[in-house]
Amino acid sequence: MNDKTNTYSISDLAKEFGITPRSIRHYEDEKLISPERNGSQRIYRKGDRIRLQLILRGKRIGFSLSEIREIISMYDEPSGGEEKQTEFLLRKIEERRDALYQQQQDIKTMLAELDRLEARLTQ
Amino acid sequence: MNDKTNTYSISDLAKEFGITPRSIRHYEDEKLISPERNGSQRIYRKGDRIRLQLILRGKRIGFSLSEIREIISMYDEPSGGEEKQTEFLLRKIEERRDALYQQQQDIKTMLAELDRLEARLTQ
DNA sequence: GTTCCCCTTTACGTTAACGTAAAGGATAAA
DNA sequence: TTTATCCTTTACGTTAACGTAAAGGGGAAC
Repeated sequence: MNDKTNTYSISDLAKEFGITPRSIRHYEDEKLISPERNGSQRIYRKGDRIRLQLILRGKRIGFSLSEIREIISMYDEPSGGEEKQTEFLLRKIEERRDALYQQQQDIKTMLAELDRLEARLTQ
Repeated sequence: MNDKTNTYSISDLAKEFGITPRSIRHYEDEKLISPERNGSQRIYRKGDRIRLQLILRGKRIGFSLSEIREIISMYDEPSGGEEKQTEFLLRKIEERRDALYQQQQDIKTMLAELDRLEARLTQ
């Protein structure tokens, strides 16, 4: 990270998050992130970094890139958008929440099973 | 489900879980499940059904089929197996647990963000 | 001035997880 | 006995998420 400008190169972020520059470029191809440019070089700011974090968190949870794009696009909506649009987003949020609740349940179940497995293995 | 024999056909299970027979056959190709046969027909019993549930739960959490196979194989290990093998499994269990804890964190964070998003949208 | 290192784009390759079509066997209903 | 409805296997197709290689630009170090 460049301390003067508070910016990052693509490999700065790649190293920090343990991924490849190729992945980051791929996220850009998929419209998940759009850094500034200095000529042809990509320049990432704090906001881009946070966005990348959000992408990777979504991935860990198991969301696809297009699902993540959907979530990100909700962030980008203006606060008091169109009525229809707002309703649409609220429904999307509900959907996401339901999926996440289901996942929480699944994880709890799986953790309990791991406990039983471990107990069996250690007598 | 056949009430006499307490067995299921492949499409019975497919319908119940909202997937296709093809998927179930694929899980069999990948050694995740291995039903009995009556001639060439697959016959699924309670145990197979539970196994399928486990597979689908793993999928919802975001595990790959080979990760799920790894988990399933832990179930199949005898209780008092070899020393080395047991240690290996215990480490695997720890890994899984860590990943699941991370996911729990990620989900909490994401849920909180959804709350803030919703609040913003509804003023 | 050339070597090095990082960046770029273009483009074809790869893997996972199935989808889909083709061709045929078995059983039950009409 | 034909028609329908399941089942089977084989095999090629598809999509997502990158990997990887090729070819080249730009600046710093020697």
